[in-house]
Amino acid sequence: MASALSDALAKHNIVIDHVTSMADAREAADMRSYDAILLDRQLTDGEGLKLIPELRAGNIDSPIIVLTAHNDHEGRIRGLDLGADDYMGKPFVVEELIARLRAVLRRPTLLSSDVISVGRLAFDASHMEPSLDGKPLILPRRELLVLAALMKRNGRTVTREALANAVYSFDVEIQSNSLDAHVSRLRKKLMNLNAGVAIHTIRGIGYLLKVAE
Amino acid sequence: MASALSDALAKHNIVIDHVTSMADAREAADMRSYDAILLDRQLTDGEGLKLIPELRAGNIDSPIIVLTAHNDHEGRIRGLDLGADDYMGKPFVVEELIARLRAVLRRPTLLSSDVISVGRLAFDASHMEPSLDGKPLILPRRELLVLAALMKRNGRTVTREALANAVYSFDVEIQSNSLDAHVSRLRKKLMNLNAGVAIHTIRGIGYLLKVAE
DNA sequence: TTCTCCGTAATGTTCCCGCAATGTTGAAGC
DNA sequence: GCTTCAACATTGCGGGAACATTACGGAGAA
Repeated sequence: MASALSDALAKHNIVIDHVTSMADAREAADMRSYDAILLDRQLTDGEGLKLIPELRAGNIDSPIIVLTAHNDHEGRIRGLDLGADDYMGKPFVVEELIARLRAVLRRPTLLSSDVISVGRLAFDASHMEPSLDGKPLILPRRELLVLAALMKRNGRTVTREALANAVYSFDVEIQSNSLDAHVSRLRKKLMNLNAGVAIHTIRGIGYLLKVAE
Repeated sequence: MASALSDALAKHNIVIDHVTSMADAREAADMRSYDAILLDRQLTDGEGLKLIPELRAGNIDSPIIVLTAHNDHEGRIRGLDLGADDYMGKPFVVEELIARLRAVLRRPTLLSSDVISVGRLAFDASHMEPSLDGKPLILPRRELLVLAALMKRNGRTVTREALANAVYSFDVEIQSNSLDAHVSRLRKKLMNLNAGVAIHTIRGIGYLLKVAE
């Protein structure tokens, strides 16, 4: 079975390491990093499913597809809950296995998130969430918006007008120096927190966020 | 079929938005962010598979599980290659669907293990089961969903809107502060249980779960 | 029935934010 | 240098919006 499968996969330019025992599987998984693992339930030295938690515990998070003759629901559920990514009962069509392999490999390894870092400060733009040394930083809304605008243009100056647009929606009309007030309060907090960044003033133009010297 | 499925999933504390046409599906997927998408091939206005490339092109990368009566291999392969993550032929056992859902959801939530821990609280994300000091914690459905959303983003803020999406399907219309009420009740319980965690509110933004200092 | 849960609404509380008063800085001109 | 003025900084305050809390009644499940 395995050699027939190897041939079929080889035709699709997939490179395989084939082992027959749990011991060998463990060792191989430890030594190398695989794009995916095909796991048969019947191994020479035991039940293949038992391998899954072991591998996961060992920080091996390659996708695992379980191949089995026992195509019963309980087994499938058990396998999936143990940490398998997919399950195929024999007999199966090789083309489908390949399709499932592709599906499993396609999954994004990491969630892309746009995080901006300045000094010890970080800012997750998609969640509007600042953090200092990894710990979340809780800020009032307006100050948060100020910080967001400054960090998005890290190191470059932000026009006073641009800042106002970022902080206030178009309809609200501001007729005081409340923007300055927010900048001031934010500045004070960054000082007290010793955040390692400072808000500089460009007279007549706007503001600018820089790592403290 | 769909309503039976909804009921079954609801029993597992999974919140569902159910639509019947491709147009509605497109809109829903655009408007909200889903943990997973169950896609039937027979929709009122066309072939469900066609939706997959559209969604993927629209930067929607929620895992997609295709449900279908045509349990033929060609269809499965096509679906998987179009960008689906899994494929189930009808008739199917609901438990297996849930297991596959769990398998598919396991990836993005956390890399190493399925249980999230904050303070003395733990949460098994794939089974929606919270526990305190190892002992299971029984919570009403809505409070459970609130806690789940907060713990999945452990330490980071959860938008008010995101929280509402996690707790309510979009067909239920909420016109009161019931969400606040649930947060309040959950907070009280966590207090009384001395769980070592606290729900902070970020005015104008949302909430955040943190270990009590 | 009885019990739990949930949405609603009334009521209480917090704290953000715009405002304004006052202080500080810095560039320009002599 | 000194003066002057405008731009900016800082801080307290009051109103009000956002949030918290709790009781109540209906609905559904045991």
